[in-house]
Amino acid sequence: MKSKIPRPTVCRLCMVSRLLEKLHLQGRESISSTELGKLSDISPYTVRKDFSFLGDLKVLNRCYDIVFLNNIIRRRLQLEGEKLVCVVGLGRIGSAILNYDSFLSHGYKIVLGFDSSINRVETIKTDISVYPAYEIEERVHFLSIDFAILAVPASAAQEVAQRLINGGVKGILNFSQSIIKTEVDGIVIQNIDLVNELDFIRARLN
Amino acid sequence: MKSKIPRPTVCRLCMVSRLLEKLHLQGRESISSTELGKLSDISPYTVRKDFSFLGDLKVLNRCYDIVFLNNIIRRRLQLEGEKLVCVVGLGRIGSAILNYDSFLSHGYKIVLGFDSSINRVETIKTDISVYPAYEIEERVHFLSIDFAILAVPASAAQEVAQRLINGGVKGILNFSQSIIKTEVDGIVIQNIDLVNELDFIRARLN
DNA sequence: TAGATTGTTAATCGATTAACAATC
DNA sequence: TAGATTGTTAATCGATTAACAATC
Repeated sequence: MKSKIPRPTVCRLCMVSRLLEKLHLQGRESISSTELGKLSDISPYTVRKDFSFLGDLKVLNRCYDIVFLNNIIRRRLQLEGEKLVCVVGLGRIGSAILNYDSFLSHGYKIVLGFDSSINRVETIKTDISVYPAYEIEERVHFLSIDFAILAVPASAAQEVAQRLINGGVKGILNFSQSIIKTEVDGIVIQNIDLVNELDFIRARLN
Repeated sequence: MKSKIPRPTVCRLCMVSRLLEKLHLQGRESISSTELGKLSDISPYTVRKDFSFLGDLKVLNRCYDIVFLNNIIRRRLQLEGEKLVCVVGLGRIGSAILNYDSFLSHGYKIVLGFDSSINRVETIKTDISVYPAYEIEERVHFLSIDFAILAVPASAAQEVAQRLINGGVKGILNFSQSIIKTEVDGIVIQNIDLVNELDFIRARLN
């Protein structure tokens, strides 16, 4: 049985994986822990310590083999294969995300959109199938949707999240201005609050 | 001289401040560290420890006075007063953010938008002033813009960031798919990569 | 007063950094 | 070989948790 990876390490490995992908596209074949650290603002010690959770790593030119390393990271974090995603709340932010191109090439296929306004559902211009919000549970369940991205008003967030979870969603990326929570185990929720992000930047300037 | 607040504490205090605001709007007047902890997924020990950086706190009904506490947090983190913000990259995500309503009532006034496409600048429908990207340095400097939100293609991100910093911007919230960095002290950059956020949710499910 | 909560100090826990032998 | 880098163990550092006296 492989040891559990600490959360900060999981976070960094995700970032590093994204970075390795870009380096690969640039034609790079290998990289050292020191250079990887510089590019991602992680100390080389931490880079190597994080990699120690991955088992044996192939070495190329005395450095890490970029393709091999990225494959190992993605296998270990179970980031392989395509996941299905829906977007709830098709206001400005929601519809921008609904049409966000980069998800598809990175393992996330957006297949459904929902909005509480029938009028919005009928008039929105998009290639994705959109439905009224009262159909969330049924449709999410029917298509076995894995993740949801939430961009609804704060007042609706918690209730919508519950219905998504009822429908079988396992992870929620929440852009609504209200922290959502769940008692249920095995559900991961990530809250992103734009005002809060600016506040945090501002506070760190001190 | 007040002691420096650790970064995790700054992050939590920002979140707590947002929460206190909502509780205030709901008419609540006081709250205990235990309840606050439950609402924000922070242990009551940590809540109280965090508050110990704030100096003496007024107590109401044996609990924290919500309005007073929030004021103290915002004063201590220097979150008072309005800051000026620009948005660079007016694609779907960028223009959604350009018109995001909630910033204004929370101390952030979006006053400028930029895009590298003159055509986009001329055709976009918005009440905010928008200009071609080559005017960034001049206009950001002229209006003393404090923060920028970046939603440009990955390939342009680093260069645009540099020009924003040259123009005098102190903080950047970066939604482009490329980590941006700066050697300059006194600049805070927060990178948010949507694919990375979904990857992180997915990896935590294991 | 009795019960509850704060504010702070001490103990624990976990993550990062440093060091270095092994490897290429 | 000599130089550089990995992989891992030990040392350090910092954050969270626990405990409890002081306060209301």
